[in-house]
Amino acid sequence: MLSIGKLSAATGVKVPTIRYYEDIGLLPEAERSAGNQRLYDLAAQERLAFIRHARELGFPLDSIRELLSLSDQPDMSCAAADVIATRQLAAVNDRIIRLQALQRELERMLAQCAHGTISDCMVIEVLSDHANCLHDHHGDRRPLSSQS
Amino acid sequence: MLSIGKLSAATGVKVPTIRYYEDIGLLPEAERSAGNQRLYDLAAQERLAFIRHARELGFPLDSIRELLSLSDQPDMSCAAADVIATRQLAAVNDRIIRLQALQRELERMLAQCAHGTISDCMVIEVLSDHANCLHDHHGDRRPLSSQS
DNA sequence: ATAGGGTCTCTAGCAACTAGAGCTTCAAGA
DNA sequence: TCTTGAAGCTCTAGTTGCTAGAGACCCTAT
Ligand SMILES: [Zn+2]
Ligand SMILES: [Zn+2]
Ligand SMILES: [Zn+2]
Ligand SMILES: [Zn+2]
Repeated sequence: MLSIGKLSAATGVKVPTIRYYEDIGLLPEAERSAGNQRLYDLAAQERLAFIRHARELGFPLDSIRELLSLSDQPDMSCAAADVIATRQLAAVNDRIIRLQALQRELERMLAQCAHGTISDCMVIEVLSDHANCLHDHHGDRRPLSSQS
Repeated sequence: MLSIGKLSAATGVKVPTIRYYEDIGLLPEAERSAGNQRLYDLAAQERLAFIRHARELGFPLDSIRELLSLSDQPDMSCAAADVIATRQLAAVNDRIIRLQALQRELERMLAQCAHGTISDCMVIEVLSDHANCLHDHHGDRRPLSSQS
């Protein structure tokens, strides 16, 4: 039986995140010690590892919820699981296409900058008017979500 | 002078979003009519178009804030603007690299599925254990942010 | 004059956490 | 055995970039 800290170290999932997953019902309520601290067995550890890995592959928590409940039913057809993964792959592909359009636009913008003053900077210029763009990146209003 | 609805139609930015931008200080407080309704002039429209376009190119609002204040100082060197755009490009590139790793992993996972039962589905199998993966996609825990 | 739209403010919700306050429990050293 | 400091507990609020709703007000047209 692991404490939440050990489980965190074992799986690479932060302690508050584990509690959050319990809150939203992704993990079952943990057993408690005499002093009310959470205790985890191997099954819980495996479940959390599954969640972590699926998150790394970009699955949203709702999909993970479905995948977990499927994995509890070993005799069912895996068609439903494949649908979820296919949907995820489509989302990834879609995102890549859009990002590549942005990438090209940003590169072009930067290549054209003459490093003078703001008043003739192509970066500012392009941003002011989409007519300066080659691609139709309309509808791309999703977060890039920052760093690593 | 445009009402907020006309401005919305003219720029493609939704009405509540315009109010939100004003709230967070990205747009200056709008003039008001006798009946307390917002009125916008051409300058406001251009500023909003700038914001919209930068958002389409994935710039976070904080970067847009910086870019806007730069664009108000036409005589300054554009170096700062270029830094922001370069940073943005780096973020896009980084994101693409990560997504391509996920893409390959998802494709491999799906290709290996024999379409039998859950108990021998490679989708579930791979998710259970990163050892089944070829790539190091650790640290990829960003949202994919869904549809378009 | 009244009906319908558009607009106003304010609050709450989305995803998926993260950070903090203020408290209790546990494990190890003296 | 006592003590101290780390780790755990609950609860709340903040993050990003919006979106949706409630309930009231304004504005134009018939
Ligand atoms: Zn420049
Ligand atoms: Zn453009
Ligand atoms: Zn399968
Ligand atoms: Zn993996």
